Amino acid sequence: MSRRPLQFDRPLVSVDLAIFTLVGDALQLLLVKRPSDPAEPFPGAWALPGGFIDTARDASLEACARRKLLEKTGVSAPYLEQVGGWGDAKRDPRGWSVTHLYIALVAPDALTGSTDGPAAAATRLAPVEGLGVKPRLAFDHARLLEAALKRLRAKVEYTSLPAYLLPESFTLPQLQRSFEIVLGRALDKSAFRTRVLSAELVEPIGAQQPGRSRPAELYRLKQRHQAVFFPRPLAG
Amino acid sequence: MSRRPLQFDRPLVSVDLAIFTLVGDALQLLLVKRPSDPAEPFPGAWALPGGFIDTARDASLEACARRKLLEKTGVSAPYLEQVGGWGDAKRDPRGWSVTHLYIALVAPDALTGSTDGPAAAATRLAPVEGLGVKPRLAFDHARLLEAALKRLRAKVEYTSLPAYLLPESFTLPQLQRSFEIVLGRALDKSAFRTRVLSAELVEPIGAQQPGRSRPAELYRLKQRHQAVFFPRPLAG
DNA sequence: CCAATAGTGTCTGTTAGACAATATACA
DNA sequence: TGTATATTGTCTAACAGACACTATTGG
Repeated sequence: MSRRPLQFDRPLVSVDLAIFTLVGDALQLLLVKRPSDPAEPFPGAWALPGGFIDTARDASLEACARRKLLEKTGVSAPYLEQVGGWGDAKRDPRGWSVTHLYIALVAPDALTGSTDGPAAAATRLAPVEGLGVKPRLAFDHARLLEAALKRLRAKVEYTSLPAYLLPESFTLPQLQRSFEIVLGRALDKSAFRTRVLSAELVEPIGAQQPGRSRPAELYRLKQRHQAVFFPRPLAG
Repeated sequence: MSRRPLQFDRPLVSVDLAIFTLVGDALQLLLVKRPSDPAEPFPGAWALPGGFIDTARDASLEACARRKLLEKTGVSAPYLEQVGGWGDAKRDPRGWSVTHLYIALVAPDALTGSTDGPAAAATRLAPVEGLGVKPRLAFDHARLLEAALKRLRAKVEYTSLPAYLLPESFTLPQLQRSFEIVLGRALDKSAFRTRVLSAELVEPIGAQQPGRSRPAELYRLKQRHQAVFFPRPLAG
């Protein structure tokens, strides 16, 4: 009955990241290739970036997530949110394990780290299709990704999250497109603009983006570090 | 660089529960007293019920939460939701630890286990006041409770969660009262009824609850095991 | 009848959605 | 001028909130 806590077997503890960005009019997920060493689980398979907590280096779960994000992308302060913890006896062949899933939203122009860095060869972007990606993922990462996408899509209905997928300055049509890509459905132009502008989510920077037609006003987020919650969700 | 994962120090892993119910027109939180053994951290202090994962007995984090819920309350299938994971080097004096916080909503008439059971002396209900409770809580449980309350109050704006704080059959005024208690503010009678009835959240059981005035219709939840999401939140 | 609470009806304000109309660039 | 896209305006529907009104019990 009164086994002492410290005598319990300790599970493995890790952090995994679902890092999203927007490239080529599609939502993209950053994947890393697992080492090909056959002694490792899922050798050579694609997986969410992540890894075990290093109790000597990581002050907290979130610090661990930020460290891994920086290692993989070179990005230090994008949108980062914990989705939750998943733990059971079977998800890692090495034993009872718990992982903590974080969503990170980064601008495509900030992703230089993953393409230029030394680990570039072991990294790729995969377009999101439905509730997953094409390549089969290691461990239970397909399940984690599904949870991340559900959380992301749910919050897009009533927050400004897709703004974090864009560069620092952007046009309202670009912002609308980012919402539409995440949601997977078209939005009404007029309603979208009213919603965004009346929420005071953005402010004009006084410049325009030229194109092959009428140029669009450029805006930036008023508060780069806090998501905006809209008074009403988008639709039923 | 290539330390093998299994060589990392493993954090302690636990589950904690914020078990809420409704007694005396107030939202109540179930607390347990920590053992008085001075070798234990926070001896004799009040804390959220919970404890370490038992990798031999618990198939998963949620199974662990359900087991602890059953042990403390005798309730087996109420509303249970994970809020998230908290882990850092300092939150437990015994070392780097991660806990996983679950919210449980139970009906007051189902809480026989905690008052009659053998562990009754080490258990109490404390009314929620603001974002916490009166007694000082052990560990970082005040912070966890605050997160649980924020999550609960946020979801009450657009879901049917407070219905799980009531017995199986209830009147609409009782349901409205449960929403008001969780939210901490009054709601309009007419708007509330329209909202609940048009969401097809409840169905009449064909009986009435007599009182000292006009009797109220009794209802029950249509789906006891799935929360309803309303098309719009309550207010800005 | 009166008190108390349950339940309904009416009106207003807000905002999303549909869609038409106008504005401004470049070729 | 023509085409493409940005931006604005008008109308409607849905629903929350305020609040007045009616209904039904017990005393």
